Amino acid sequence: MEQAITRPGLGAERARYLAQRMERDIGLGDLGPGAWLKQVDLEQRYGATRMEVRQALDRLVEKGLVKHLARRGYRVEDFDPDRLAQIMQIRAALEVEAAAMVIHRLEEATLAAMAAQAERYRVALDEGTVEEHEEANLEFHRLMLSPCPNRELVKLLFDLRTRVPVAVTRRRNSLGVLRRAAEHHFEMVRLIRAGDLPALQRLMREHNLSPSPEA
Amino acid sequence: MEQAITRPGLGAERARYLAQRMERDIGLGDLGPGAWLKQVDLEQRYGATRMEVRQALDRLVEKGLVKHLARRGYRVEDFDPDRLAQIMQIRAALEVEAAAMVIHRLEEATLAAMAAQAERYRVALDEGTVEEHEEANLEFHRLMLSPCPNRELVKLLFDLRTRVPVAVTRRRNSLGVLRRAAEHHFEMVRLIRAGDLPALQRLMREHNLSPSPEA
DNA sequence: GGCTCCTTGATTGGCGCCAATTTTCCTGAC
DNA sequence: GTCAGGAAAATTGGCGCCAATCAAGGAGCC
Repeated sequence: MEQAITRPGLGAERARYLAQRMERDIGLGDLGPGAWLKQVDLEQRYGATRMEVRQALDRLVEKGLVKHLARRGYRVEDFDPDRLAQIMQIRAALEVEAAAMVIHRLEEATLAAMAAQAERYRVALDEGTVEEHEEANLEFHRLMLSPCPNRELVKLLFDLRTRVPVAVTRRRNSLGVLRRAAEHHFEMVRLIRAGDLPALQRLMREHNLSPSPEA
Repeated sequence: MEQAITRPGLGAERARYLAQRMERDIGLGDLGPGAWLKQVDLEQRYGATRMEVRQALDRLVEKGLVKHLARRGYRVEDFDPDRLAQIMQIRAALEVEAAAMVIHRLEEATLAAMAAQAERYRVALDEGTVEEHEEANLEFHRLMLSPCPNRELVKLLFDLRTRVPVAVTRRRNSLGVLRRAAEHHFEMVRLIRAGDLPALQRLMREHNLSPSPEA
């Protein structure tokens, strides 16, 4: 089994954390679409109690990652391309909104850190694991949104992110498309430095809506 | 106690439904900010089991309507104006996005129904109860979004709606502001008929961001 | 009178057991 | 060989009980 949960706290908090780990495992393809999530298996795999597993599953159902069939169990939903495209459209709209709020709030130190993550992302495309690659991407966007005063928006954006499994993205996009997404990151930094909001917003939209729903 | 839940189905579904009812009661002010939500009380009030109550509370915590204090209980969050403003900004951005998708998909019959609800809303402002008033508003927007192909976006918009208690809105806004919001509804119908997307989008944004976060 | 400590009562939170239901597998007939 | 029927195992889902903890109230002390 994976590393057991050793976090302190109440069951509810631990269930939240467990749900995050399951999201990640589903996203990375460890738990593929159609897979049955048997409660006993999950207990063992994550070292959690029955109740925590149930709460986590319930949360995943809420997010649409998992489907619940009465007295049959929980099954990983297959990833409907239409639905994923819809989520990407939402993300695009919100990233455009966020862009206007951060473009004049980002400091040079943060921009430099963003550029570093952009580089890490680009390199990881060829050499790194999917996890590292994804983490660089996540960190880039976390940095970019860090000065956004609308924390609800930021929270929602990261929540939406977990609803689009990376495995799917990766499967559907050629390496070339991913490379282009990598270049977008550098372009974002450049446009923020230039203070060109309209161009940045166009780029954010394209970055999300282009064949690559990633990043 | 209120009408007990008589719905069929598993506990999980019933808990979802219970959470909706509690959202509504919180939104309408029946359960004000700071109120302690004792599990036994809720059991009796809604005729639900302990487990259903717990699941529902957990969901409300997730939505930020309720705060959980370890071994103390659940308490209705006070409505931070900043946070509400942030949610309204998200709604505004998404409504603008949705406007582009529905403006050429709305049929005359639906527009007529929208106008009827707009009228009902305006009348209810003076004569109706808060519930009726709110229902007309909800129905207007439901009709407007009905031809939107991005169902995820629609679902999210209605979800965001429940996070802004009507009671707060009503308290913070003068009747004049609400009347202006009512006129917005008629203006929306007019702009959709005219096919004027830019103006519609400006209006949607204003409708959400103006002193009245309502509607 | 006011402060502290302790007992009492109330509430939350979790664990374990068991009923209901589904799936699997075995048996037997055609 | 295949299909139907039925027993057995596995799985979910819910309910009740109880420990842990917290708030309230009262007794005793300063």
